[in-house]
Amino acid sequence: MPTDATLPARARAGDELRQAALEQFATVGFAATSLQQIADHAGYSKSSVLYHYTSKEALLEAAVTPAIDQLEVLVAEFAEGRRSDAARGAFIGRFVDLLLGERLAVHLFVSQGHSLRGIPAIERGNAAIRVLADAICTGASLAEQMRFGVALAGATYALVAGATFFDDDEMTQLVTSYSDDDVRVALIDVLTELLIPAAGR
Amino acid sequence: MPTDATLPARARAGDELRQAALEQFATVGFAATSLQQIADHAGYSKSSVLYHYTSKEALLEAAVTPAIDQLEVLVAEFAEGRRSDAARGAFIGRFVDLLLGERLAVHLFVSQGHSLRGIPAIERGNAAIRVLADAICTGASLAEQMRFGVALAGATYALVAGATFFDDDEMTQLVTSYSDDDVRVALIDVLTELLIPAAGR
DNA sequence: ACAGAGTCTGACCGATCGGTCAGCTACCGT
DNA sequence: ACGGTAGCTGACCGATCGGTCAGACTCTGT
Repeated sequence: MPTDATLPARARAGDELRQAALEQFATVGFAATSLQQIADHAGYSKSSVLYHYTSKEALLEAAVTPAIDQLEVLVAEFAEGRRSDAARGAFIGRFVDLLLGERLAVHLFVSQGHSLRGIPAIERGNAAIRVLADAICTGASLAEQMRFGVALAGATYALVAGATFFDDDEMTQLVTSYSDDDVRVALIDVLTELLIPAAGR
Repeated sequence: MPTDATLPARARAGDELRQAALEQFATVGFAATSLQQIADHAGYSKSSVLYHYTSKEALLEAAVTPAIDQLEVLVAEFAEGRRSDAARGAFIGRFVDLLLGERLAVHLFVSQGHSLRGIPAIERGNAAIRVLADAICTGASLAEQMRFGVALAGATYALVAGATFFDDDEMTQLVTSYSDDDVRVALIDVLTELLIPAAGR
């Protein structure tokens, strides 16, 4: 009985396992997540996990690669383009979209990026962050750097920590009473205010 | 040969182990850190770690308790006091001091607080954060909530992630070219601007 | 009807984990 | 001079980890 309409079994199992792994890695942590837990959450056996992915690390790579790819192109475009207000505005919008669209992967990367060195996809993400920081810091005062750091880190972690602290708790109704679109607009407003001083709304 | 002037051996070993554990837990992660690693970094054996602390969890608890205690009193004072501009300003200053004085513990708590549920000290910290969020969110618009979330999370993570990404890298000279005092005032400026709109500097 | 590939699993492996325990050493009060 | 205790350690334990492997089941092409 196919869950989806005659979806190729191979791809379906791979996706289910990747999604389960992403959730566990992001919420429990890579080191603290066992292949058995991932298998249980996805409804397979541990052996099946290792049939579809050659190792635990390979599974992590598959889980975060899409988000890292997006981050890379986003940062590359921002770094090469001039830091005009328009470019910054476009960057902010796409950055927020990335955050909202890849919450789990972002959380995973942000909070465990340091301890997961050696995994190629994570290394690519770290490199992208360094490029971004470099583009920001060159020729900027400490105050400007701080604004950018607080803005990007704040946006990232406000979403991620919000999910972390409140999603499984009794306060869910507060967070979920707003749609992603509402959050998106509010977030973009705050970031714009922080990063484009001229654009006072 | 006493490293310090006739310091009681008990307290000294306990401190060294606690410090080594805090560093490892914060940078590598609690689950990914073994008692053997902690022992190696502190220059003791694994058995000694378990002689001074009854379990790995007890060691974590000892490592984060001071920071959590500070956070608790800080949040309690802010929550009961009125949210006047002056109260906010005082809170910002003390919050930044806590961040700078307990970087490792803050990093540990922030990035692993969710996966470490059940440890009493972590639970106390999570409760404090919820109280803080509650004090902020009641009667505030989504935009205001977002400002506060971005500000606090941003300040926290800008420091923590800065250390995470750049401390062991080649960019250290950039971060460390500023003193903690410089960072402190820059951070307070940004937070003040975000949280006390009237106080335009 | 049958051969083969694709998917999945239980049994099993060595390594490492957190934690226990008996014993070693050095120092202290008497 | 000596018994006791505090600090510390190596040897060891059961559990669990990531990973291997041989085989069972299903489905397809011929």
